[in-house]
Amino acid sequence: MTTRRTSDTTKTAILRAARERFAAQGYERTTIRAVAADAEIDPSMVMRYFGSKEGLFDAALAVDLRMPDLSAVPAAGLPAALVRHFVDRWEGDPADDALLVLLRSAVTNEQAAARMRAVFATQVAPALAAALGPERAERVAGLVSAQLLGLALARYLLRLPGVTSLTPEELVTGLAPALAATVSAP
Amino acid sequence: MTTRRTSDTTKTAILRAARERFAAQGYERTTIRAVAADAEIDPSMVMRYFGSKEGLFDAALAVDLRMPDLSAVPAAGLPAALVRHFVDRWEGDPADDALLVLLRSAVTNEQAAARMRAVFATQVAPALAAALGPERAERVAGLVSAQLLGLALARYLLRLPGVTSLTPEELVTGLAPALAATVSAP
DNA sequence: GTCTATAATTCGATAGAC
DNA sequence: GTCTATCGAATTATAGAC
Repeated sequence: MTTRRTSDTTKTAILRAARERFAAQGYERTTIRAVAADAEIDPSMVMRYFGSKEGLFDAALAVDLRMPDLSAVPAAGLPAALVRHFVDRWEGDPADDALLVLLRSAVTNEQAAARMRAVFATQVAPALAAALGPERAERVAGLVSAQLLGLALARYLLRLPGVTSLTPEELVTGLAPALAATVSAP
Repeated sequence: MTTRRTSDTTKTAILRAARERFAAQGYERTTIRAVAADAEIDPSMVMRYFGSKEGLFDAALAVDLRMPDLSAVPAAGLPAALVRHFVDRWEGDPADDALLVLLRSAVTNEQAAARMRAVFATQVAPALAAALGPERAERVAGLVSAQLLGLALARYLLRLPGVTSLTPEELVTGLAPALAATVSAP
């Protein structure tokens, strides 16, 4: 073991710095030079490990929503549990920029938008199906997702005063009835 | 009157082309050269009329939501009227890219995010206040805005299948109860 | 594994002729 | 009002030394 960093350490450091930059500045304004400077390595190392700026971006888009097992939640508590999970997920670990990277990029970048659709198809939809049954989940998954995305957009990206001024608990009590109305719609 | 275009015609053509480019590609990928080519003028004309790329962008961000007079709508019909208006606004005139420019840019650009907050403060909030009274409007404006933004995000930007598959009428009937639950929350 | 040097583009902005 | 010509800066990506 030398003092020289291992391949894995360097790669992780690059990815961490890249997420931070992509989250704060978006794809275009993020430069490989800046990422390398943050990670305290040479710009050419980024190319070596990720092939191209696009390859680095693709790696930074990997997101795990860590959806809980909603089949254990009583139907009446599902809306509140959903809102609570997403608020926790967004505000839990400030150093985890993956969510921010994905949402921010998905709006201007088709590559990222496709990833976002995949995340909802493979993580959100199955979790809802476990709680609501497949046919009802399929019917409401879109509108439920839209509402959760709207919350994230308004609070964490646009910072609308009427949304940032609420506490996490107020978000849950304010938005759970709306989700409930969507879930139990005819 | 010569065949030479008037100042106003040229300026309008530039702005129209700029909106199209900004909507489709975002701020950084849009080049003054491309906008000028679309408008069939010389790139230097863009600088002449708008000073800089940022000046052009600022002009392209001007948006009128054309909010209807909601004081005439009975309280029970407010949620449906809101959803219907926004869906109409988004799907009404496909050549009007202003909404798309604003929303898409606001996610990665602080200048645009500030404009978005201003639009909600000066157009959405007053319309809600006319229908709900000032104190209730102030309490729910944030979450109502978040839900309407979530719809636009999921359907027109991310194109989540579960949302794009719905007809405008299904959007109204599916989302109005959710808005109603938020408006009448304790 | 890490770095230097540089190639090859591309863009915003300016100066100035007509 | 419109266009030509160009400057200066910044970027991704590559080639190759150590």
